[in-house]
Amino acid sequence: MVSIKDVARLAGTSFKTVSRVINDDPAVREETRGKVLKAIGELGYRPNSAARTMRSQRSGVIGFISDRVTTQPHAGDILRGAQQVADAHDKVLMVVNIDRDAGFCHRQRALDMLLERRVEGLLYACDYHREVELPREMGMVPSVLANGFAPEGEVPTFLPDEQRAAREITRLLLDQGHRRIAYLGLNPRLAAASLRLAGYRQVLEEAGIGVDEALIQPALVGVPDGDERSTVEGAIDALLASSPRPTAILCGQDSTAMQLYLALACRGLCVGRDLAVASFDDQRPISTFLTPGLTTMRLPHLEMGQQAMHCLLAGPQEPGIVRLPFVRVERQSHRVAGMPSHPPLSESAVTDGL
Amino acid sequence: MVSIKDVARLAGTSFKTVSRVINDDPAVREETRGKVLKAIGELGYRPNSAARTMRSQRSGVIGFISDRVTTQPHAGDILRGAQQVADAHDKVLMVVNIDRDAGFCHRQRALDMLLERRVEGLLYACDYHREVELPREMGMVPSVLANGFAPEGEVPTFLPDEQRAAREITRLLLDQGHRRIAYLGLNPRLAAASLRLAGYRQVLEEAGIGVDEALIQPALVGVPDGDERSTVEGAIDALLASSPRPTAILCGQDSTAMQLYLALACRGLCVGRDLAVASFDDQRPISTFLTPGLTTMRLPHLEMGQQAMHCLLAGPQEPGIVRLPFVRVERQSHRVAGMPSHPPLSESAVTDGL
DNA sequence: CTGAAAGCGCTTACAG
DNA sequence: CTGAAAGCGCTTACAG
Repeated sequence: MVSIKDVARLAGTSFKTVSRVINDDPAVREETRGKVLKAIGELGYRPNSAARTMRSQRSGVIGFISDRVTTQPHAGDILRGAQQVADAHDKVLMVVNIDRDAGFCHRQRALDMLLERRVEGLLYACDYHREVELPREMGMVPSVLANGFAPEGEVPTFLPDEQRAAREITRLLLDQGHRRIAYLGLNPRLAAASLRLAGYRQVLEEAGIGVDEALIQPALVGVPDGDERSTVEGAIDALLASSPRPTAILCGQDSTAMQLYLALACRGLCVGRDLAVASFDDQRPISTFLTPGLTTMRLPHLEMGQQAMHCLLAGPQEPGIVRLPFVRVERQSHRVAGMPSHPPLSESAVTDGL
Repeated sequence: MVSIKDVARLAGTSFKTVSRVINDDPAVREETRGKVLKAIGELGYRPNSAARTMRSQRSGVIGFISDRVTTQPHAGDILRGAQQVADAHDKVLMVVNIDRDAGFCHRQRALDMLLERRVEGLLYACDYHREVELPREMGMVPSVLANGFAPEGEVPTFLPDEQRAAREITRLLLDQGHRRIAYLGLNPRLAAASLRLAGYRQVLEEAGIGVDEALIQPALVGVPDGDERSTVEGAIDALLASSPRPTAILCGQDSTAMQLYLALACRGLCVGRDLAVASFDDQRPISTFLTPGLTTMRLPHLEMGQQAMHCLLAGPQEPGIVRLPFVRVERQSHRVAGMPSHPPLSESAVTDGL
């Protein structure tokens, strides 16, 4: 490989001057700089980052510990967000995947590797909102946590604001004139389950409508990493049998909404004509390809990645939880012909083509 | 940070002996090794990879250029596969995301970064099967391409075997006794579109059934990165109107199958009772959550990542295209009560719980 | 089995 | 504005 000395020889300067040029040191005469840049171009010189790291004692590397974020659809956006911010700060990301099935050994090796690379910080990201046990090594460098929470809670933590999202989407259905709003929920094992349900209850109580327990059904779907099949059929029949029949059904996640659309169609009912539907996550292509398009609360994956990385690069931070808002994506499913309609309550709405 | 010299001082050896221990050099007495390991443990010493890289001239890093693989659901499995193999070879991956919207500048910076880190190889991975223009820099280090193809075709390339998958799934429907098999295809702009269609045609021709052009409809769905809505309604009506009515419909992708299930339900038709359906991709949770479960050909994402990385680490390779088989995932949707059933043709079948 | 010397390619700290 | 020296933490190549 060509080194700084080769460049110096060709440019007719000392190698120290070359170092100044590649570090944008202003204390170099324009003419000298030109000669050096020309030599760099001719030789195809690239600085050796290992040498820089060793001498400067700064690696410029942030470790991204992916607890399967590249497996769960859309959770990869956490990585994208983190990368955008790291990029803007001239840091690079070293990504390691921690697969649960790979066992502890794999995780240990990954962490050793990151620490041997002298990462300047660690971002731990989960595939879905859940509790995680952080590796001890995370105490050795500045660390943050995205889309998960640790029992000890000792690092800055960025989570989706489940309860607020549930309040917002329930509010939206109320604003559409619905008063009988059912909730076809999540598997109770999920951290999001109780939070979303709580938000739903809260808004109905506040609105003075109150909660009809007959309108709440958990969908016994698997956790995101499972392959369990859901049978929402029973839950849907129970909801439809309640009297008066609900005019809107809020689903705990988009895949449940998909099952609901299908189950309703099999019963001769049509979303957008007979019933309104809304949901959580914005899991494409489900949410975009259903007819009518699914109105849903988009998980702030990108935002969690961005904010977590910002926090990490901003220097030492207090541990604590930051909850980030979902983005409301209004398509057509929350509208039913013949219902009185009101303007939305919040400004964070996004209206999606069609 | 603690260095090799600190360890040597504590262990009472020369620092060279410490180096031998951390490199598993057998030429160290057991007693000496024990003392060194003890000192390493007490001091929490970790080798500095920058120093090792500089001296040994080998970085141990492979660059993974992700052309949005973390954005497209399941394409992240390419990364997982690559990581598994890299791991087994004691290489680490440096992942960079190339977002199309981030422009050329971003891509250039990412490549510069990788080359400055002295990557020993580059793996370029695409989010979906398509043509890509490889950056020139890829000629400077050993490189491979996964899930995409370059016009010049100058690097080893790993692609899903679309045509073979189409043959296999069409065959499966034939074996179920179907003779009127419709094809609700992909957007013709997709590379997979013509290949899957060709496989379908080929099998029908070979079986002596011939192709009824009335049974072929393109679904005008968007390409995976778009947000275009599909209207398969017209296509489905056309298929159902053909005479005799098809008994099976093969979809170009799972999201189209989802739309099909729904459209059929709206018309009073039930998959598994009135019609068989099969598809491509195995895009969870669509394929697992539909009722009945969707029989589909799973894209070999994991396998592309594994094989591409294997190829990269195996040393210099001839450029050329390797097509990897999909995995047939049999759920329930290809079965219709009352059809004569035959055993599957191929061994690569996977049967998914329920 | 163990060690002293040289050097990988840079940046730091100091001089001029 | 430019340069000569020292050293980051290891491994390599050689000696004993």
